[in-house]
Amino acid sequence: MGNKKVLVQARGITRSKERIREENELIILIAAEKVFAKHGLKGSTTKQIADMAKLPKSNIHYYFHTKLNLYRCVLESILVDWMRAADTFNKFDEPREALKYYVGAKMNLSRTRPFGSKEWANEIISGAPEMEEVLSSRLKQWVDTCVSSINRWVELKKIVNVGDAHTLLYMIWATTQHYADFDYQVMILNNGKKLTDSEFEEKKQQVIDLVLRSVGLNP
Amino acid sequence: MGNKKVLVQARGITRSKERIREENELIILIAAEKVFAKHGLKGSTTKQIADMAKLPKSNIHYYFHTKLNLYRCVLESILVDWMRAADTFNKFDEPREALKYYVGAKMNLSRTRPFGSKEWANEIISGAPEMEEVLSSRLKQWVDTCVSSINRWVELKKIVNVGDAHTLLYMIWATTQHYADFDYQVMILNNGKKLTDSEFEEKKQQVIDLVLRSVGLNP
DNA sequence: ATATAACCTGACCAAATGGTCAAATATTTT
DNA sequence: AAAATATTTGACCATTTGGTCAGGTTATAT
Repeated sequence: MGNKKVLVQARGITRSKERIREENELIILIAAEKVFAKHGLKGSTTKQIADMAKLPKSNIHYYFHTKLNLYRCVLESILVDWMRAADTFNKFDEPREALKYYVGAKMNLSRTRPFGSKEWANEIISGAPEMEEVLSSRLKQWVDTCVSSINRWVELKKIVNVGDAHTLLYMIWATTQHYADFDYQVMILNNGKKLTDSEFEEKKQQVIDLVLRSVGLNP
Repeated sequence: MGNKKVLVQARGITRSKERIREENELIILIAAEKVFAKHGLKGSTTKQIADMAKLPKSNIHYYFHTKLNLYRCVLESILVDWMRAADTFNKFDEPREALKYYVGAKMNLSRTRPFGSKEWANEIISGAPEMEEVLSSRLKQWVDTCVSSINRWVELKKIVNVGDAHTLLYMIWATTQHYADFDYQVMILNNGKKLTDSEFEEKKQQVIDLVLRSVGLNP
């Protein structure tokens, strides 16, 4: 027991191998997300990422081997968050609730993880060379169920006929992600000041209201 | 007069210096717009642009000197189109007409000049390093007048109170530009097929209707 | 304690990059 | 026709790039 305590104390000073890997991988992923968000895959350099992570360049290669692999890992980690937000859409039967919580969740993601949204935007803009599979399988599938829900709401006269349900989904995606991807433009048009938390909460509610009214629901 | 005719015929075979410059600058601008749209400023290479334009790399530098200067020229040429579309917003007193034609004009731009929209998106996502001036002067000014119009409509009870008028503008921008910037994703979710002209016209009308309803107007 | 395995990193490399330049060609002016 | 001006482009260059690797350090298993 005495020995164990000494060991535990030692762990406080020297990090275990497992923790070292965990911590460094996270540091690198966070740094990479910022750099890739700003310059895309081709425009980002491993040196930039290394500097951002405050690690030598070789260290980045040690943990992630290639730039492309690191890029994919970051995209994958973003997808996890996005899918969680996507789940909220199908948790409610009533369109008012579903739309309200989904739009809210997407707005929150834009606020908490803007770099992820930007990297994703970059990837799609450049033709989704790395995410094509994910888009045409996982995303397609999720979208299909959403479209079904929306069409059912239309049939039940719960919302107005929006024509193609995709159009509504795209509006929600585009509008919510705008606050991440174009945050710099939003800032400039907010007199050069970043949106405060309460300003953002106001915007979130306004976006929810716009979306609800757009399908004929009274907020 | 006989001499002149000979000259004119000669021009048919050999191009005048003026035309040569005009034509080559245009060829390069079009090629650059595509490449920059896909990879951003840093991620694009002058060789890629040269290959796309089917000209030697030195020729690109002969006409535009540096990559950065070429990038700025493309952005500037996009801005001309955008400002023209923006004008439609203030041409109508009635919100129904103003919104309908503005949204329509923006949708058309997304269809006819998707690369321009993408390059602009890239520029904003990466922090607008080259377009900061334009944003905080020309764009800010235009937005301010739009916001006034919208607020007046609210006061006159012509549309519902949307809170901050910027929120509505952002929704319009984001939704319409989505069809340019994210066209690849739209294609994948359209069963891998590009939207046909008539499909696009349907989407355009649906977007217009969504926007009108979002401010309480019956399409 | 010592062997083994994982972590770390400066030095290095081939390829790609933005850009220059001189020499060749084509057009315009005189 | 010849001088002046503009266009064209292959060869070239310094710098940056993604990536490797040997040899060192640190933690862990025996």
